[in-house]
Amino acid sequence: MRRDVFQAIADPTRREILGMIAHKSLNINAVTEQFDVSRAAIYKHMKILSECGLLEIRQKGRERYCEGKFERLNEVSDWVAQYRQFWEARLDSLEDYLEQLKKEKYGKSSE
Amino acid sequence: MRRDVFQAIADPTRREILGMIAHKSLNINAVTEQFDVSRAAIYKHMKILSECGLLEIRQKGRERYCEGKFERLNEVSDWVAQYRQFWEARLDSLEDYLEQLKKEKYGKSSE
DNA sequence: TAAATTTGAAACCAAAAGGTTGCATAAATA
DNA sequence: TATTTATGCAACCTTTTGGTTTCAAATTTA
Repeated sequence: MRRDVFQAIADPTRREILGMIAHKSLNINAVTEQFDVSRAAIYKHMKILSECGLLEIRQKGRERYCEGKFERLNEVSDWVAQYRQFWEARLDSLEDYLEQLKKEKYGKSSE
Repeated sequence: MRRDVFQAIADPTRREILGMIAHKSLNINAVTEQFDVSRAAIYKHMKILSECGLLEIRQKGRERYCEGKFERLNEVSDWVAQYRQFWEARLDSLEDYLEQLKKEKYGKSSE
């Protein structure tokens, strides 16, 4: 079966899951609570994500805490980047965005 | 049927098609020649891409030339960007990359 | 220890995805 | 005009996807 990052993030439920665990590790039941589908369905989604390296699992007793591993998204990022020049005329605005990112990362001064 | 950019770029054949038409418009037969599958299969892929706004078609006599429209990739770009801070520690290298992009765009001086 | 909780995974199902062949139509050409 | 070329699309098929129910195993907890 095909198992790559592009396919992994194609599913909206899986993108939501990644959003949920970005800031906080959650076990499978905790993730399941946020959706209308069964635990087994969520389990399968998370298995796909973990097989793609987009999440990692830490066993803790009978629970398994899942945390996002977003490094692999650089494959997507790189792929998109090669086309950026075709649509993003204003590279300066990207620079602005980058500045903003750095501010966020290295301490927000005024908020 | 679900029809969004994430799903559109999930298929490797469609990503290849986008790569082919990025620099040069091609008609459907010309695209088909590059693959092992039938014209009908390629036609379906291109239909999906056009329904997602990732390519546009210019009729020219009996031929239809397809050109890439990459603006819609910013949806993917934005989605990935929100996680960049989780994996990209070296924002400076992104700045370098940006510089390189600008050089490419505004004229390469020495090559 | 007995019961409850958390999970993994098998078996199964319906729908979607990706492919095919075949045919119709419109445009270009011999 | 008859033929070739380029395409749209229907009908059909197989595999994959995303979901379900069910059961077993391991860990807590009463």
